[in-house]
Amino acid sequence: MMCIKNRTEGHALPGCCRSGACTDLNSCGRTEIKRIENPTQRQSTFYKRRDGLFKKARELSILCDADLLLLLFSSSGKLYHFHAPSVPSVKDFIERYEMATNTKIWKDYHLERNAEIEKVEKLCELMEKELRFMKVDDTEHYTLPTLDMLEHNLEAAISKVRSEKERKMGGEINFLENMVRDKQEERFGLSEKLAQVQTLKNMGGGSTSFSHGLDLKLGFN
Amino acid sequence: MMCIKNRTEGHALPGCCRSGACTDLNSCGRTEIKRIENPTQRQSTFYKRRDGLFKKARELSILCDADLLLLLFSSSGKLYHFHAPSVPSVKDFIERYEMATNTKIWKDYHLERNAEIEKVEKLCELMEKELRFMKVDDTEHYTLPTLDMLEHNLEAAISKVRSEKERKMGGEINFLENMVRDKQEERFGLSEKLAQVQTLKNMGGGSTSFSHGLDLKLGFN
DNA sequence: AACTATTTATAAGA
DNA sequence: TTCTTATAAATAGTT
Repeated sequence: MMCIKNRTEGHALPGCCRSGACTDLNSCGRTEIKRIENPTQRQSTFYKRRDGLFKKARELSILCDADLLLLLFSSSGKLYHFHAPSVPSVKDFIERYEMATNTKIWKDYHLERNAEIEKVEKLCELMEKELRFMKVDDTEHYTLPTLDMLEHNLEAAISKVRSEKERKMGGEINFLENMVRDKQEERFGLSEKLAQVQTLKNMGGGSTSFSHGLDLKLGFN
Repeated sequence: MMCIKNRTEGHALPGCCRSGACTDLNSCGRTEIKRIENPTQRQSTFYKRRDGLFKKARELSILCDADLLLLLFSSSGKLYHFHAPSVPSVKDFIERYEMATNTKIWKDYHLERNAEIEKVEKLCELMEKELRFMKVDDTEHYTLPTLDMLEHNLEAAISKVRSEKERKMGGEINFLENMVRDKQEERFGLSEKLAQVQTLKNMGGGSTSFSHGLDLKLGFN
């Protein structure tokens, strides 16, 4: 019942803030306009003022025949909205807003997208044509000089492919040759080792089963 | 100073409308909420209530840490708008609204466009790859089987081109042959006519200058 | 949610 | 328009 606690303390002479002498909202006994830190109080105030605001909005739109849209997110992220009875939908309203401001918020974006699509489609078309050309499309009607050019291009391509094939095959042959050489070297090295082992064994007079097992394992001979 | 004229006449007992017994806004000394017909008064009320509404909106957004957008068209079509200090722009706000409502007002459209672009780009890419393949790109690394296929395709294309060339050249030869035959026929016909004329002349005993002129004009012989 | 003291908004008049 | 002021309306603090 005592309504002073959450209002700024101070003089409360009626009319003091209407004289123009008092522009500081933090004095004059008014509610200070800054974020309410207490969550409970904030929530309570939110509901009350939200209702008040929506009511005011509705009254304004009816009294003055104005179209109005009010979108509101609470601090917890919940959405509330209001639009004048004359407004058919939020979407239409926003589009009217766009039209009025000429800001082209989404229109611009759409134009950009369209331009992009057109560009890509053009490129596509060009490539398609080139591809048809390369593939010697039956439905396409070529002139003799065009056919000559086509033939020339294809011949160039074929010779490229053939040389690439040769290069590749040559590479593979090399690779195989190298492999063979490596194996031979490996074998040579192992034979030498074997010889050494044999020599050592002969000197010590042990069994020959070891060297035999090695040969089998490596698959030589 | 007397403030009763534009307010609904009636009892004005303080607290009467708060008791819940009085729900009719058209009584209780309140301003009746219906369109103000007097344009001057409507305009005046519009300014006052607009300012009041914007003030309330601002206060709500600050006190309760709420994001808020207010768009307003006067009856004459003039636009006014307000958004909370925390709202970066009308566009961002609307996008947030869209997100929150899941109404997909523009998003849907954007998604459609994106899908369209993606589709075209994919097609483009495919064709580009095929084209690169057909052109035997040096930067591309083909495997031997691929090269074989390429070679095969190119050979097929080349044979197509060659047969088309032959068809075209054959056609031209035919055309020329036909032309020659036509000319010969034409000449044959004219020769016959000439013979007839000669015969007639010989029978009538006239001059030969006519037939001679004809021969020269047609360029025969 | 409801109450009420108080502040704030505003209709009419200037 | 803008200012003033009487009065209506909104709402902060409380229950």
